[in-house]
Amino acid sequence: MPELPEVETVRIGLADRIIGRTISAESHDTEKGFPNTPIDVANFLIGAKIIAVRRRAKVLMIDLSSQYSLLIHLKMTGQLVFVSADDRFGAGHPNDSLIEALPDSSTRVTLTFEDGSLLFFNDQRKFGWMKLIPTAEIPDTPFMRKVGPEPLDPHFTAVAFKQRFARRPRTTIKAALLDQSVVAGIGNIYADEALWGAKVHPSRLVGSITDDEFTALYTEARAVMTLAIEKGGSSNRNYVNAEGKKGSYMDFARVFRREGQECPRCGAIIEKTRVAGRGTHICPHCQVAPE
DNA sequence: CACTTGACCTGTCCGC
DNA sequence: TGCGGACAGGTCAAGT
Repeated sequence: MPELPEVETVRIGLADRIIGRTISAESHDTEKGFPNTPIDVANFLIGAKIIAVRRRAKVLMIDLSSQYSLLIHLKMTGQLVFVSADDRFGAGHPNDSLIEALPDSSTRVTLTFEDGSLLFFNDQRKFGWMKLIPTAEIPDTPFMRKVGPEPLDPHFTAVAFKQRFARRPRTTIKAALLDQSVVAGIGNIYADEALWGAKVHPSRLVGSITDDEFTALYTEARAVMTLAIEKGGSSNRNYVNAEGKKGSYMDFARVFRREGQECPRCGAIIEKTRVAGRGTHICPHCQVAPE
């Protein structure tokens, strides 16, 4: 999925476009149903106004005037794409191929607003979900109870970062970085990028990481995700923002999906391996493998 | 408990 | 150009 920077980019774009709009209709793919929605859509979704768009970890929260919120996880291939009334009826961006083509075979949910604008939830692999729950109950959900701190929170320190890893003492540092209960929002791209930046091999065990290395990982993880948000996220294949546009962070990636190319720091050839069950990119010279 | 693996789906790419 | 297998931004439920 989209990782923290991609979800944050979607959040920013959606906030600009849908806050203040009122939902007038909803439709969804009938085969699997409105994904995971446990309660009555008619009473708490239709007629409700959007009052805020928030993010926690990789989960988006769209708060409604009905005191309910839509919680959305994009998982690997989810998209939330807004199409304005002008886009639909010809006065907007007639050459935007993605928007022109919507809805398409991956569209699972469509929300219609009172002015005729639309919000599409597309998800090719169908791993993503959307739930409608009372806003006040969000903090009590199992996910929110267990998820780790936001890494870009200005109050989140290097010391706190290191301490979070005490819960995963005997696993690899890559697996721990991907564990959302340790620190929120890091996924496969930014784990590899941060490990390269900190010169830490992904197969190193958490217990072997020094204080200086934890400090470097903290700094690198924050820097790489901050840069990615500035660049509108990473687009390998499916990810797009709320306008249906791709992000450009991949142009700035140092190791992710750059196997066979030179390490920008030392010139060694970047390798792709498998760690924690995930494709993993390293510089074999900068990142020393454990024995 | 901590940790690893497979499953969830569909599409694409790569080697034969 | 066809076909099988591996793989893809994430998380769970199982298993050890």
